[in-house]
Amino acid sequence: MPDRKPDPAPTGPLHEQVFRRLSADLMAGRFAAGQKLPLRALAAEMGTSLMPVRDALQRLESLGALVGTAGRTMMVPRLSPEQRADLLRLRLMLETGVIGAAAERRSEADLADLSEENTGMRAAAERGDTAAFLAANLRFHRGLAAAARIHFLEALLDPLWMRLGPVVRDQTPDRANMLRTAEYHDAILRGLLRRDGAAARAALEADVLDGAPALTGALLPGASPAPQD
Amino acid sequence: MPDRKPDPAPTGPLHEQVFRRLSADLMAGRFAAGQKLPLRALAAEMGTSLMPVRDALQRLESLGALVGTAGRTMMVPRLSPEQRADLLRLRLMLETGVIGAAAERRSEADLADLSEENTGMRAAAERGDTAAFLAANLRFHRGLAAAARIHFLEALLDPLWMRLGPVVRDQTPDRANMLRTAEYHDAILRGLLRRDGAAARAALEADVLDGAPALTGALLPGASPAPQD
DNA sequence: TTATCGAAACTGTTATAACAAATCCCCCGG
DNA sequence: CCGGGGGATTTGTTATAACAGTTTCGATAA
Repeated sequence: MPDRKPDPAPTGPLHEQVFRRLSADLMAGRFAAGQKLPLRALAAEMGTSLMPVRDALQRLESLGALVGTAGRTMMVPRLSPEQRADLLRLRLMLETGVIGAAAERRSEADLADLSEENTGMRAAAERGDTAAFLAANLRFHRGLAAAARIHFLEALLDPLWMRLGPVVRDQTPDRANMLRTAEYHDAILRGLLRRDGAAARAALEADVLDGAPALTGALLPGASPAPQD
Repeated sequence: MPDRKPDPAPTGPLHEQVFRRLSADLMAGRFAAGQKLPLRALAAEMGTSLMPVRDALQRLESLGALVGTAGRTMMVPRLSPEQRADLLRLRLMLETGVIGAAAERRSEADLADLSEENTGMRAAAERGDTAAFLAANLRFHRGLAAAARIHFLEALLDPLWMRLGPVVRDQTPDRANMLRTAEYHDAILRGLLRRDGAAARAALEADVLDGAPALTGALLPGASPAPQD
């Protein structure tokens, strides 16, 4: 496997390095809901002073990825079933809303990257590696959004993923689920290849809604949030 | 006019007070695109040290409402026509995506508030007060989103408004535009009243798209971003 | 007059330290 | 054995000061 990203190369101010690291941890589900993140502990762990981690935590709070407790200590939020359902609904809305643009604008490189990502995901699924599966799934969907080439889209979706991470964490999809996800992704890719936005959208919707019950506790009333009443 | 919000009551940490103030200034279009916001100037203006304003500016940056210049000074971003179009597209997508929920869940109080807001907006339009018009328009649309009762929705829309503020600022709608907006809003309200999501959505789309050319420079290809191809 | 070099003023960044508030835990009384 | 009270500890917040980078402006030379 070629080195696509050798290493993000810890560049820029410390608070941004901390921010990137914590963001990635959040999205990857390395933090549990309800977990508290004390300033001094993190600072010590990273070998910096309080200020950079304080900056990073505050930014994450304003993104909604963390919440402040009564004592102002940052905590990764516990989401109610309704909140989890709304989270998924918004993600579905955004992703289905832009996949038409992705179908039009996707480059060959986009297709190749997404395809490779999905074969990796399927491999993880077959080997039962849920952690790798979830990480690959995240990358696939973020790549999908990137292919749409819409400014500010990542800025909307990433915070949703950060909130989703802890939710996905304590949920173990079985092999059948994971393989089904890979199938959906294949269907999405076929749609993108043929520049058939509608087909890709249908597959995407099926993909998101398939995993929804497990995440929300079988909530999510209407399938599509608002295509036409 | 009854005192709905006597005063947000400067509560909480300083950095949050600063954040709220700057956010409001951004959304209201009190800052111009390209304007730089030096730490020490703002700190002196508000009578605090650097740290609280630094925190606030950093949070705004991570929301995308500000961008850091080469010298790390924060600046309100200059948006390209494409960026402005995408901004509007995303706003339209989100607002139309949730207005169905608003039509279902809106309370009587929601209707009353929105209606009052719109009469105020129309009054501002007739008297040619564009600042008041824009402020009322903002409150109307934010109220619309609030009526949908979808968690995290404000967290997605507010950053868009913050980026839109400076764009709207240096654009002076004529009286006809403003009055037309009030008409669209009336149509939206009629839709909400009858719990007719489709009608409300159509009026909302017309509302947003009507103002789009002036904001983007006549961009915005397809009307609805992705209902059905 | 214009271009260039250099210094001074300004920028955000980070660490340290003092502070206030909330929390935790142990001890005492029931 | 259980419930409260109170002090010690831990929490985030903010200011100050030292730092490094950039920008800017003036003087000098072509």
